[in-house]
Amino acid sequence: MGWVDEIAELGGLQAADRDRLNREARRISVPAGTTVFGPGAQAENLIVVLRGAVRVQHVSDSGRQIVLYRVHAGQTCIMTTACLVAHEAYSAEGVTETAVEAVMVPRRAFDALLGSSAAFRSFVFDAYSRRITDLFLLIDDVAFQRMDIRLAQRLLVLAGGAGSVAITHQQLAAELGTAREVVSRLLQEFRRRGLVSSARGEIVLEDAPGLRRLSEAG
Amino acid sequence: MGWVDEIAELGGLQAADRDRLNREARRISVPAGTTVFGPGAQAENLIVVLRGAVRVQHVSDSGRQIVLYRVHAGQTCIMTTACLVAHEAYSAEGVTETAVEAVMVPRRAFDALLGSSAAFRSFVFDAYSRRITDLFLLIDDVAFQRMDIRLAQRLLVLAGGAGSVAITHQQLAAELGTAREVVSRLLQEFRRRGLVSSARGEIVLEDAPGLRRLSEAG
DNA sequence: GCGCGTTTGGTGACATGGTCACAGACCCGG
DNA sequence: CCGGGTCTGTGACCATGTCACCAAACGCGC
Repeated sequence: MGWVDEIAELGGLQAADRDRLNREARRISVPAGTTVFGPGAQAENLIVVLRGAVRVQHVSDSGRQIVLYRVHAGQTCIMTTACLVAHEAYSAEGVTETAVEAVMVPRRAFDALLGSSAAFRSFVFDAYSRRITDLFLLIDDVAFQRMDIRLAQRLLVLAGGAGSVAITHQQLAAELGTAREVVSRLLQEFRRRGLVSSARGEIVLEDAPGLRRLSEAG
Repeated sequence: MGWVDEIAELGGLQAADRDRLNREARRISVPAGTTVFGPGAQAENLIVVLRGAVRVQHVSDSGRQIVLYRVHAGQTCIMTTACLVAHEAYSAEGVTETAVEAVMVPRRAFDALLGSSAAFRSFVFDAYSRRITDLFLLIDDVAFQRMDIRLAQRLLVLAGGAGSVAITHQQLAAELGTAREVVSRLLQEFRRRGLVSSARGEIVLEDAPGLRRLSEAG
């Protein structure tokens, strides 16, 4: 059972805690594109991602979307979990972006671990910390940052070293919480300036340094 | 020492936990308008508010502000605390809106309590939960909601049953993360529609039901 | 009460972003 | 090749943010 060791390594857990996890947690495996939680779904487990990534996004009443953050390997959906358990008023949804392997830790085991393991506490609070930081930065972006700068940043992140991003304008709009038309217009301006070129469903970064300069301008 | 009992009641703590708090926590008392934490300030304490309210806001590079949330009696600044301790990258500041009485729980005692008291854990995670919900709603508002609706909502909240709010346009803009001119224009429209009237530094809600209808329209 | 600097609020012109309606380009199955 | 669905482009218009500037109200010292 390698996954307990994986978690243990990620969280720096002790032997007794590993035993508990081995007994009480379940490993799950889901394909890409699955909605793992959504509005109204009661989350009774702490979920720790071992492989892959989960995109957590919000869908507004009017149908527009915005990506709140992504949960990568070694991180948890703890915020949404706690949020849903305690209040259940808010609707965010999580969608797997790749095939995902994860472990689900039941609420009882979660609580017991919090009591018994300082390392686990640290793991959990670090996770909160990171998410809160993400959300603060997102609020700042949405409230005060120009859309062209946000688009440039997002393209660079999504490319992640590669020279292009396979994504539609609509999906980019959902990433940033704006409208497709806005993305189309901005990309056209980028194209005019030689920063990108594009085909249907794909953006090619022709001038990554230029995009980087733009993304740091604000 | 009544305050330990107050906290204990708020958090449902046991006798042993109360003793620990009595020994290790300190009570503080600050006047209105004090900046209790800010960019760069290292927070080595959990702060629990007993009386009054703290406004937590962010100041962007360009000088614009937005109010993230408020910490009322019985609640904690735990998010900012954890955030600053773990990453210290982000700059939010807390300002007392009224005279505030609070207790500061050192990190060591905080951690020990988390281990020993399920009630304390529940208190802490509820606090996180509430803040996260607040932030999600804020993101939704900022990204998708019309400004006139947000302004109407905020006026109603700030009035809190009273018939008027003592606040300047600039302060309202800082609440909502927008510019003063926008607030002025919207208030003029509200005035034209008979929803409010205003004097220097004061907004009178002439038609609270009308404002409420507007605030629910989005 | 008077003069004066500061704060607060009002206004017009313009840039950016969001909404709506619609058209053309592309893709894929039949 | 045809037809329907998806993706992208475009123009008009409204909402919001930015900038420059002014005027009214206030606080304060005299």
